[in-house]
Amino acid sequence: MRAARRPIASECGLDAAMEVIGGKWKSSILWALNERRCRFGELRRMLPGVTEKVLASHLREMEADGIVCREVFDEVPPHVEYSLTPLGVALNEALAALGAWGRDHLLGGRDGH
Amino acid sequence: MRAARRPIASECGLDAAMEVIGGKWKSSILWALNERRCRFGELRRMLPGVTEKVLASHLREMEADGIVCREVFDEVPPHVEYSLTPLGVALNEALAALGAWGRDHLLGGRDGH
DNA sequence: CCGCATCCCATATGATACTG
DNA sequence: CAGTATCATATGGGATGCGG
Repeated sequence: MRAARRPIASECGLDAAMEVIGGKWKSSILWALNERRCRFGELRRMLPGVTEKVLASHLREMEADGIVCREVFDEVPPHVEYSLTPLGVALNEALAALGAWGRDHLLGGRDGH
Repeated sequence: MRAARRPIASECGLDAAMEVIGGKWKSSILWALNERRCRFGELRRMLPGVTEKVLASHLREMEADGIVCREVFDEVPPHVEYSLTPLGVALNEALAALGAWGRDHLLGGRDGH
């Protein structure tokens, strides 16, 4: 069984996963949220180049996919925090192998994650 | 050091890997070639829905990325075979974790890889 | 058989401005 | 602070037809 989420078309687990992380900034968002929960503005500053529209759009999709949790604090000024769900944490662990491959074979010892 | 390939913009290993597998059919091509080398027409039949243009385009990119090997047999009629390089095999192994995540958490016990 | 060339469109992303 | 609205653009991908 799976968490509530938008429909997945693929029959292959890998394709299904690619649907979920298919978005220019999604893997970066996962990485940013992996260590600690963040507010919207923090995320924006951690991802140089992302626009508010795209960031909000990606976060909504990731929430629908059940990998990100959005918590609203009813205060003035507004306060929203994003964090990974257990599903998101598991996804990050699965992505670690891919990140290691890229670092070792593509960046070739350059700095970076 | 890394194999000859097109320039990678990312500084992060994960983003770099996402560049390489960023293409609608690339993970499927990897999967198809994982077991055995294939001819162009075979690949096309194994990936229902892909067009010749896109398949050829993806294969050229993957060749430039050093994950796919293209061998031309100078015969009539033409004969070309595609196979994974050691780099491609390693990539597939890294993708296995992602595929398992998708199968377990997205497909939820449905059939599929 | 393999694949390129051309045209076209849907979608993802970006820039900018505005709001509760 | 945390978005939404609107407009503009780039890119990927699909349809079709031709060529070595």
